[in-house]
Amino acid sequence: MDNTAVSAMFDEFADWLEIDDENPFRVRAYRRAAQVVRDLPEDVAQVAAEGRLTHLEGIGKDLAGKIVEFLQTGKVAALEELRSKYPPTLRDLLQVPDVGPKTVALLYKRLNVSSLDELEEAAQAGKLAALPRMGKKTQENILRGIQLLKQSAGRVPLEVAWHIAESIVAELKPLPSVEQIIPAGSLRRWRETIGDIDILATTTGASAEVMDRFVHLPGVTEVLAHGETKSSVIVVVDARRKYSVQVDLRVVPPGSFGAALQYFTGSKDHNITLRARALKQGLTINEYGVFEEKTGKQVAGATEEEVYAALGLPLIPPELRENRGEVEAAAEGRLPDLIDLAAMRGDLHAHTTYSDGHNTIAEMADAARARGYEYLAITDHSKPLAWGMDEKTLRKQIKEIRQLNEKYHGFRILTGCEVDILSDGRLGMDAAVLQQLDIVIASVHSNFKQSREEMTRRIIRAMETGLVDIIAHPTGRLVGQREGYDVDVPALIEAAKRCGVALEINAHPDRLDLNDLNARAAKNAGVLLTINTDAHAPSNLDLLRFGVHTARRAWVEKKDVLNTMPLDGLLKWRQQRRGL
DNA sequence: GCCGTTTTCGGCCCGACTGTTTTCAGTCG
Repeated sequence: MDNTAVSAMFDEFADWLEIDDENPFRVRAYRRAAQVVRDLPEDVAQVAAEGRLTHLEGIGKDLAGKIVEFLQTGKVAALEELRSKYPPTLRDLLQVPDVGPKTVALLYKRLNVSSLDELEEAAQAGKLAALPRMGKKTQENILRGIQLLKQSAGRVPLEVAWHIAESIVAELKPLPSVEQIIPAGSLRRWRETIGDIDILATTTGASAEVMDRFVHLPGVTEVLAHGETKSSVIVVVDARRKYSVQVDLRVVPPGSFGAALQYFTGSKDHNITLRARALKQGLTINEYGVFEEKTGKQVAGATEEEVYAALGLPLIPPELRENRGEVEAAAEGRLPDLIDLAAMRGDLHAHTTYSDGHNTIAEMADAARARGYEYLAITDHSKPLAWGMDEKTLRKQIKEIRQLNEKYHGFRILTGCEVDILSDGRLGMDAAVLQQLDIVIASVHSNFKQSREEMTRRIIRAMETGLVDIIAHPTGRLVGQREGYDVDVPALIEAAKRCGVALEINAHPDRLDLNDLNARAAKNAGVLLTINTDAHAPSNLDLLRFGVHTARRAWVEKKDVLNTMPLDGLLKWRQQRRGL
């Protein structure tokens, strides 16, 4: 809990230092500290209490002191001093693509721009183009960036929303009056961003206790409503960015729990289709139950299964409830047997200190074993990325992995590489060394502004080398932050099918790439998928669930996913794929 | 600001790309 807050404090510190034109290496020290604390597998307060802070990588005497100060007082004097130099909203400008700290400082000094709205105004008035080293194109890019931000404004990323919802449920569940409590809404459907969080509960007797507790939870900054059956609050969290989100808690009678859960899970369009179906059968549905239209007699309501069954349907998994054909499929008995987390046998995309990961191969492998995996592919970056490996380093890594594997039973580290796809579609690593690997992932990390044709050709060429098993994060998008590069996804899917290449659903909640719709198209085309975390630290392996639920939104079944295969099946697939 | 040591300060992943400029600053990964 404290880890997130401390990490956010350091990130904010780093932002202000950068805007203040501080020594970049000092800034990096703060960023690194933020990262280290964020990925810490134990409570930072515990580490502080035991005087072990300076044992952490990148935490020295000074930063340890700031952590202690923050834990004890909730503030850091040096940060307060920096904050006082600028308007608080100035920092928001950093969220705009192509706007970095130098530009923020320039905008503030020269135009007195200190908020997103003022930036948009200044850009529309053509004032940016007049600044040094700025021009019309930059001005247009900034305007587009602001539009993108506004589209995602008011919505929080899935991971942040789950974090909030789970901590609220954990606080309320132990109360003696609480019977059942579960998040509903788009969160339960695992949409990639969440507007507001709906939590549903049943109580034994009065609901006052749970409602009281709810409106006084830590993080609640505003109480919008405080009633017996419904309360609404605003919760503010500061992760890497600051988010505020509305959380509604509803209490319903046990006999209506299923109907309410169904109703508040949505989607709205799914519910409309369902209600239309009910009417044809002489039934009506609302949040209290399913009723006979003529007599008003309740025929279902306590469980969701009951509600769907009353309409002659099997339970439709929440992830499918987007009115994308799921009601018809359910009626015809052809709902997919969706993949789940338990079906996953390993992770095929992970980084170590050989490139930009934070941990050793052994540490990552141990984390994978602790999660019951059969295998973990180590896929560090290749040159020409600054932190990428060259052939010599990769050979060294292969050797280290082979040595490590000697001591494992029932688990294997797979050798691999996330090889960079160069602008022309060639790969950033020699074929000879790639052919030695268990798994070759290829992906784009540069020159994002190529034309659609160039980018599409670039990635297809990489597939056509025959050296690539998986295309990682195929569209390059970052949820709510960056549109993907312009690429013809259907053409990629066609090429993946032709070349026998698997496409990744990158499970990182910032990526979720392929997204649900693209992944469904890939599945329908018969392309094999793989769900990977792209982990840069052991704790990142737990992000897999976000990928699995995205796959479920894409109607994906176990058989569609490469890393549900046991190790020998996986290796056999790879051999066949490479024509060996 | 941290780290490692050649113990007291110098180095810290750095290259590609864009949009500006006419040689390069800023951003990104």
